[in-house]
Amino acid sequence: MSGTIAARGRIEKRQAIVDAAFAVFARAGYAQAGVDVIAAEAGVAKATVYSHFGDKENLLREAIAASADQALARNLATIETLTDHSDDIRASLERVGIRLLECYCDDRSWALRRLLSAEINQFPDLLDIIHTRAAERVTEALADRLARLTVAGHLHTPAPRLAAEQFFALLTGPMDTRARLGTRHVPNSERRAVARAAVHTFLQAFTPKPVGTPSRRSDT
Amino acid sequence: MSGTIAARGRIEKRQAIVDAAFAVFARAGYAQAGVDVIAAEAGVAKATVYSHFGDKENLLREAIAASADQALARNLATIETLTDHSDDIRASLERVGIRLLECYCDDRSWALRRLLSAEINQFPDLLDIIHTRAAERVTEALADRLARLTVAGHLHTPAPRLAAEQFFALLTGPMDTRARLGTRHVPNSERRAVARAAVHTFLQAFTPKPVGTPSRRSDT
Amino acid sequence: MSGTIAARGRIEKRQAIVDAAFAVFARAGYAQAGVDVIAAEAGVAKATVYSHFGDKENLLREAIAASADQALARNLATIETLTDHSDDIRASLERVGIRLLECYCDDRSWALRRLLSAEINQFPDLLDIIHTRAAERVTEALADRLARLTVAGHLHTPAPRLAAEQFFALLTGPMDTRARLGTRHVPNSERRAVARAAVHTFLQAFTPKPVGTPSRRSDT
Amino acid sequence: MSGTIAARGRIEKRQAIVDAAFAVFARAGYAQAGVDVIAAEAGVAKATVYSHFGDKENLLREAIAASADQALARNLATIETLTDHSDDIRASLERVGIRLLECYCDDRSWALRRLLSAEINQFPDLLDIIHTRAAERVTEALADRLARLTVAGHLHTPAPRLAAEQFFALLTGPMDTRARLGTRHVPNSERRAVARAAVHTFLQAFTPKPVGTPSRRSDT
DNA sequence: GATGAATGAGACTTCATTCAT
DNA sequence: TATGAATGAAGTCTCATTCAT
Repeated sequence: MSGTIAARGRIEKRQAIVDAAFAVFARAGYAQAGVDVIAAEAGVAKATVYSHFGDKENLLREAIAASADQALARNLATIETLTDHSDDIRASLERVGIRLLECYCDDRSWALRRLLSAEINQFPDLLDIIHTRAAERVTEALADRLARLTVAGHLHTPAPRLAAEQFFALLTGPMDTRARLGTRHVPNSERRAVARAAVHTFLQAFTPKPVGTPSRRSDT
Repeated sequence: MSGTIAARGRIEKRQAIVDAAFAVFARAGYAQAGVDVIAAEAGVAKATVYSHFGDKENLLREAIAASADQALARNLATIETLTDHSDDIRASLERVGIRLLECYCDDRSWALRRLLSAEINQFPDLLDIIHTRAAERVTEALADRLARLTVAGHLHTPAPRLAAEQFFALLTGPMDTRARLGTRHVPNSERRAVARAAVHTFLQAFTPKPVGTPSRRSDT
Repeated sequence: MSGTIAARGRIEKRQAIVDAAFAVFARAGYAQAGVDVIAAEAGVAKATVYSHFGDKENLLREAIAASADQALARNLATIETLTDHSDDIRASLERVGIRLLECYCDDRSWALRRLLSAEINQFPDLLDIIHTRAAERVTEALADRLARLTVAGHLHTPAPRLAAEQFFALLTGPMDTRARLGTRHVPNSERRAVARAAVHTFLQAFTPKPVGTPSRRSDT
Repeated sequence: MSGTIAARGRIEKRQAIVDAAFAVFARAGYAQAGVDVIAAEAGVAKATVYSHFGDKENLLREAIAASADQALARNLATIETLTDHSDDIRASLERVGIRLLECYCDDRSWALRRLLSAEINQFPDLLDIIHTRAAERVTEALADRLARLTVAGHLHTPAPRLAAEQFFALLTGPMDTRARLGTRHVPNSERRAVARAAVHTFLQAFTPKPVGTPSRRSDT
């Protein structure tokens, strides 16, 4: 094929380093993370890390980008299941909400967000990586689906982007305190309850008014 | 007159150190923050920092606790203005929402949250400091007020604690992305818009049903 | 009488500081000994130590000198009991030997010697303090007594100074290894055995030859 | 061939560090010795010292152990020359005594003993290193030889271990004061005199009694 | 290409000493 | 006079990074 055994080994080593780097960064923070430790955890020599990534800063970027890509993929896959095939909009939203919360509460997701918060002053471009690669696209994807559901008459979201933001807020906001920024495990049942409450509030606000009934003014 | 500039009292020096410490920790992160820098910024010798706080770790705790106390005070003061004296519940909530967002978007608040996220793995007890001292009490205070407004007939929040959580979520959730975790300044007008949208959604969900009108079942 | 209450307090404090200093120096070594610790152990403030002794180095000197004086006094008192009143020279020497070993094995004596060894490079004059104040005078005092015993016909020490040195050597030499430089406690019985063996060897060498027998030349 | 001055092998560097460490520790004491200074004296970077020895404490141990091994070797080699090949036991003992005193009075030996005294409180295990590695074995080796000389009829030491202790005591005891713990140089002639006096006294005590023979052989 | 070894810069922390009360 | 507070200098140790094999 395309790769010799040696080349395959190199790529695999690179992947092992990125994985180890994310794990160590997440555990210890950027500054406290030792390149020795990362190298050891990846099973390579310290100099090998440098030959692959140049310096520690770049290693952080790559690790974060890889982690963001993973999170993006899972979130998009979940959102794509939100179609207008079903008539029970509440059940659909709850199912999607629960799965989005699963993504949000994944250990790697918490670690990614914490790392981002931690290093945003030192490396402001990290946020761009994340936002353009993941957060923004997820919100937009959800907004797209809400728009289609509105068109289909299942919802009433005249400002789909704002509605998407609020949907995420209602889902994840209560988790931040409950999960103690990812330090505490939140049981499935509690996650489901939060998701149901979020969907309930969301639907109160964004359910289409029955036809023929004079509706109140909508907001901006 | 007891104090010249050179001869500040011990307490003043302690306060200066705490302030400088929070500023430097917020700017550089715990590990990267140099005690030299903190001391210089506080206008004292490095050893003085140690004589006051023992070690860097304890200094972080004190700085965080002080900052959390400040944030708590501002939030509580705001929430206390949410009374049932006015008939215009929407206006009241919007006013409170806007002021809560001001607290939330204050530079020190962002810094506090980022610092917390950053160091939670190394210092898990920080979260306890914050949660018991600030976050929990703010949420409960808001829940209290929502309950009173419900009793007064202005709202319908059968689960005030959950409603309070959602109110905060609707307010602050959209800010996280818009403010880029505090890196980007969000103009007043945008903050007001977020607050209004949050209050609108909140009221859709928690406005008392008109008397004599059959209401839909609420979920669990 | 001569001192006011305040003055008496000062002198007592000075003594307390010297005692504490010796204890701490002995325990931790000069460099590792903290003036804080000495002050605390003496029950005074750190600055008081400085007002009494000027600096740490001088404090060491005073502490060592005081300790050397104590050791000197005990040794001299013991040696003075070595008279020619008794006919049993062996018993006399053994009694003195045992009591000299008690002095030598006292915790403070070990500490003094260790401290001296430790700091002799940094403070060469310490040795002068000790030697002129104590060691030299003890050896000379013993040499005096050996000379008188020789004159009285109980011993034969044509070179009393050398004999005194060897007496001390036979006594203390075996103790160094047995007591592990003062770290290990040597039981009384063992000390007595060492003293008896020392006296035995000493007497083999320095017992006067029987009268009427042609004696061999003694060496220098 | 392989090693230029700049590129000494790892083992050579290690040896250079140990040597420098012993020199600096001996000169300044453990606490006052700077790792910087040791590194500079060894011609390596400070961090290299740490990569080899972990920490300063361990460096002390290794330096002391190395020095003790050297001293042991010299002492054992000397003692091994004490055979029963010669008939002149006095000359043999004097020769060995002089050479043992040379070992004892070597600068490194003094330094080793001073260092040991100095740090025994902080590092009690140092004494075990020395005792098991050197002191004990030297005394035992001498005791062995004294026993063989007794068997051969040249000496009479029914308790060889004690006799060995006393031989060392008579040799080294007088040196401690004369050499001022190694601070003062003792001329060869004086060392020889001490050795002769020691041997004289030793022989007075441990010469075999003539069996049925009228007079003993005269000494030198 | 991968690695063991080395290093320079810098971090936290301590401590003898001084000063104003 | 005695002291609490402050400090500058110094020390141990770590770590990201490079170089020769």
